[in-house]
Amino acid sequence: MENREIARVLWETADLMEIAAEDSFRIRSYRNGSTAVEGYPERIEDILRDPERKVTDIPGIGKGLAQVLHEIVARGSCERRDHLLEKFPPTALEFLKIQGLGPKSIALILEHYRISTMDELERLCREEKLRVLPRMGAKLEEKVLRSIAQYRQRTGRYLLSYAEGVARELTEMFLQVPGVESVTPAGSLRRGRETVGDLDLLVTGPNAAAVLEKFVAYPKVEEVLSRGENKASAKVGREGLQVDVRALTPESFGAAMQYFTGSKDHNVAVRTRAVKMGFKLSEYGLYRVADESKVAGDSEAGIYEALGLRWIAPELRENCGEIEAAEEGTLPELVELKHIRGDLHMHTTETDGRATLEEMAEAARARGYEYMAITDHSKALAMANGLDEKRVVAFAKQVREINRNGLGIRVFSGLECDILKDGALDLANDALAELDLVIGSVHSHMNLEADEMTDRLLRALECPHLRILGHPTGRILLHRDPFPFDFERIVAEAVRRGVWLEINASPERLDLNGAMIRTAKSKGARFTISTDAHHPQHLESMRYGVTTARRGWLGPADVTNTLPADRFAALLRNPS
DNA sequence: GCCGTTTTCGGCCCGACTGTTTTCAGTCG
Repeated sequence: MENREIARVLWETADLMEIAAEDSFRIRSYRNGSTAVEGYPERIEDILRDPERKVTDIPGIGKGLAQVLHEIVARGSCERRDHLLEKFPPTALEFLKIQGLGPKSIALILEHYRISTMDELERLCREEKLRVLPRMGAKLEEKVLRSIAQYRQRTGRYLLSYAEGVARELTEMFLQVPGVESVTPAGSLRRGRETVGDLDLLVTGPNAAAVLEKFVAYPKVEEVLSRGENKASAKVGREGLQVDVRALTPESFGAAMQYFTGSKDHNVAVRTRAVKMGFKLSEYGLYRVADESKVAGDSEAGIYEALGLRWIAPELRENCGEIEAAEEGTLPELVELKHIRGDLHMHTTETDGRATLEEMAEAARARGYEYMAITDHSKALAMANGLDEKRVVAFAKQVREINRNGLGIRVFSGLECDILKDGALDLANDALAELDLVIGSVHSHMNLEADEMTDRLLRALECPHLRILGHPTGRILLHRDPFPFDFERIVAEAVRRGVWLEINASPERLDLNGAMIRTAKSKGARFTISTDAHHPQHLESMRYGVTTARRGWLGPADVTNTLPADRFAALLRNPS
């Protein structure tokens, strides 16, 4: 059992405990335990099996949770969770994802109505039956209905990072089968879309078909949907991600990669082009119509080339001008992970991070970065113990000292400063002036009307110390929609004031998205790609940010944190 | 349920908003 699965069971148990109104501190321990497990560098299962090791050495895991962990690893659940699931339907956990409903309301609803599906919850709202319960009214019914609609839109999709994890696991397993040469994910995962509907894995090698057997027998396969000679489909894991595995011959590998990578719109445009040129393109290859001879098929580049096109990076394949650019030879040079020289958004134990400045610095140095910025929260985020003016000034001083002694990486003192409801920044200018870099972020009042939000952001941009607009739309993938505002106006103002737009690489955010990045670039915007890490492991997320930047057609020159440390520092001092 | 002790019990994070109230519980971050 993987750490992230164990962590999920713990987290769910905490959710259920909350609905059951159990002791809030015990609930917190379960949540702490969950994050500790998820972020732990070694497999918890291995530690549990090793008589020499103790899980209680992990901070946040004590005697009680150690017992729970044993249970979860042994049978996928624990007594407390089983017991709660007898009291509440599993959908109660789904209801928690509906905005406006918290544990108390859900418990109350379940107490009065026997409902177990989202449809039934929806009906209760439509029939105006929530408003008869204490502290519930028409507004709440409306809010819940809106949120259910959003919820429906996102179900059936999975975070890029989740799909990538499943793909990695299956790939490792398939590669152990003798006679398998390569396993490659195609589809929206390869295009780097922020969420993935299903996973396509393409397998080649003389014995590629043998993986199908291994696949359908995989313990995590919940349901086999189809199983043929060259293709098998199944729902994998409790989340039910559909995975299609295809065994291919080497002659058609390129054509299949091209076909299954998509997008649909891109493929339609490419095939139309092929037809006009007297070809036929399918997942088996590119054929001349006249004599049915095969022109290309073993490599993607060969297919594009035969069609008079440069090879197109998968991230661009959305039929948004990439085919024309490939024809004219004007495809952009895209930014790559290796270009990134620093991470400019991370938190420490000073606020809600899980590691110290020194530990984050060590992790950043180990990744080969030249520099980094520590950007803890400001005081408006009281729950995170955000920094006030006094702590900010002390922190800036501390960083200057650290850089004198040297940690093997240059540290910039920063702050993720809350943009308050009226657009003012949370801390006074003279404190912000002490810092090397200030990110301004919206963390509250996200339900303002577009006009009001635009004014709020415009006012924030007036602050002379603001350097970066953090996670500009506030979206949380599969959970919260972007807040509305006049994006182009904000971009224009950011450009005018030399404020960079953040591409937040956290897989739950990926904010800005590709399309907005491209719009902003066309207006002259500059960008940073940063992870918003709350743990050393989160620095790994940089690749998702880079992928998202590529989907926005960015090159290394568009991204300020590709600059060498000295030039970046100079730019901070004089950003225009 | 964890942790750290003034070591076996007491503390653990909190401010603001919202909607439904008529003084505040529940949600959110």
